Amino acid sequence: MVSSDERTEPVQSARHRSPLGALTRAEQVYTQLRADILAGRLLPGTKLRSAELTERYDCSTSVVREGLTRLAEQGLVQAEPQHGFHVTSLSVDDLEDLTTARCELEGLVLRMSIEHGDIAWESSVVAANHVLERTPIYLDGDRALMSEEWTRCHARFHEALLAACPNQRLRTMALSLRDAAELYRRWSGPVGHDEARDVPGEHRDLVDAALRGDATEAVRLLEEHLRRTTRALGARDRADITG
Amino acid sequence: MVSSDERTEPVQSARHRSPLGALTRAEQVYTQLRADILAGRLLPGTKLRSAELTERYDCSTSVVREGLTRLAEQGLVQAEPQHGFHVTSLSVDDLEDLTTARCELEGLVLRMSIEHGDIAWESSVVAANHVLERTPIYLDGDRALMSEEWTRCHARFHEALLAACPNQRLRTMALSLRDAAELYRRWSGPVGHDEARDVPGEHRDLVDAALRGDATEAVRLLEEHLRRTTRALGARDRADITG
DNA sequence: TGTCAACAAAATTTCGATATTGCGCGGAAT
DNA sequence: ATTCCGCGCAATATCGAAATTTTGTTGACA
Repeated sequence: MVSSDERTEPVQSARHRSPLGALTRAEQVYTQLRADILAGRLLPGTKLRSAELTERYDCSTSVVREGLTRLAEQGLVQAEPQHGFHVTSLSVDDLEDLTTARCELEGLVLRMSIEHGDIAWESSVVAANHVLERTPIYLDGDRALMSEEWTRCHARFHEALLAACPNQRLRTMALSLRDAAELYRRWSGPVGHDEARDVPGEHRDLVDAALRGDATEAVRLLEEHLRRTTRALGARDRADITG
Repeated sequence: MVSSDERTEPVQSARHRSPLGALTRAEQVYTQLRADILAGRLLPGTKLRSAELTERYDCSTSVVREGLTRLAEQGLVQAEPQHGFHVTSLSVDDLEDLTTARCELEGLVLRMSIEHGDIAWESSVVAANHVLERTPIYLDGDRALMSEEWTRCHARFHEALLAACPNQRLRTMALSLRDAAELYRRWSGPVGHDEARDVPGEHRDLVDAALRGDATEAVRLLEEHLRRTTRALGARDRADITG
């Protein structure tokens, strides 16, 4: 049997000096919770009972509640006073709203990024794309499951594209929309797969336009890229996808 | 999705809540805290000690912490692990970032609003502007202090302009940027007043363009409107305005 | 059969206390 | 005089339980 003090063990001994050494328990749990939702380990629509989460993350209700509160503010979970929390559920309507918002905002940020990007930015974009191209999309041959690794690289690639936008706030908002979309992408991948699609090719064209400095074309390509993923899922006619 | 809809009014009554008007203590305190910051009763840069706030709002540390956590997620306060919270401080650089972001995003939302607005929307815009014009800007004659009433009406007017944008997320984000800017406007008003400015006139032109359906012109006017307020404050060369 | 009230069980919200951590002061060693 | 170490105070983070509120069930009554 393990001692009750193993709580501190998973991370590292809480030596002093805060910035790098000891993360607050609240932050650990928040991060884990967020990751679990984004990775699909907590399904959309799931009720998030504090008692269960308390057990799952081995901490008290307070820190669980803090994490949930933060995620609720971001929109990843929904909070109803006196009724607790649940993972935000997916709907086709919301997906369309989200896609439009991303096309507009992410397009804008991409444009600014291209206009302000320097050589270092260009090289980081090329690098990110290179890594992405060399990472297999599916875990096994028969495209049953997208690999975590590819998901991460894909996110990093798009973040690299936006990184040169000088406006902190716009960039942050665009990224938060990407996170919201991540939930949908996770469920759209295995479900409505578009056979005719050449994702790496889309990325390559995007990179080309960006490096060429052709912001307008790059934005057009990005929008197309985003809308394709939406269509793959939106084809289904159920209003509620999960939960 | 994003839960900052309390913006509409201090108390949103859910239709079916058992104990009449029983808002959660956490929400009351959150709302109050938010209002106190936005109204300038808690100055930018102020340290927010949980012990003091516990006394101020007559509740336990938990609910104070929850409110602070939510506000931190919004960016109105900043949270440093192990070091507590403080009201986000103002800086010229940030103001410029914020203004740019608003011009782009709020401009976009306004354009969508104009393109989708129906008669009911038009009338609500006219109505909001009418109320605004009839509300005195300054509390007393010598423009020492902006009236709370005018501030509220001003916010309502701009919200009315954006209300017809069909995209929930973009609208919400635009409004959250307005809130962030509210902090600056509160301090810029008395400080750097632009004598040559005709604010009601600017609003009227904006309404005219909007009702005419001339989105491009309306967006141009809005940007000018936003940038003027920024200039009034940005003229000062101090990097840190408060705190 | 359907409605309603009371009661019991479960979940959420709130509290107050304890455990940790950060910070400054003072003293000792170099 | 300066640096370093340790003690103690103040503030934060975390806990666990009590207080409220919702939810589900049973049984009486029309």
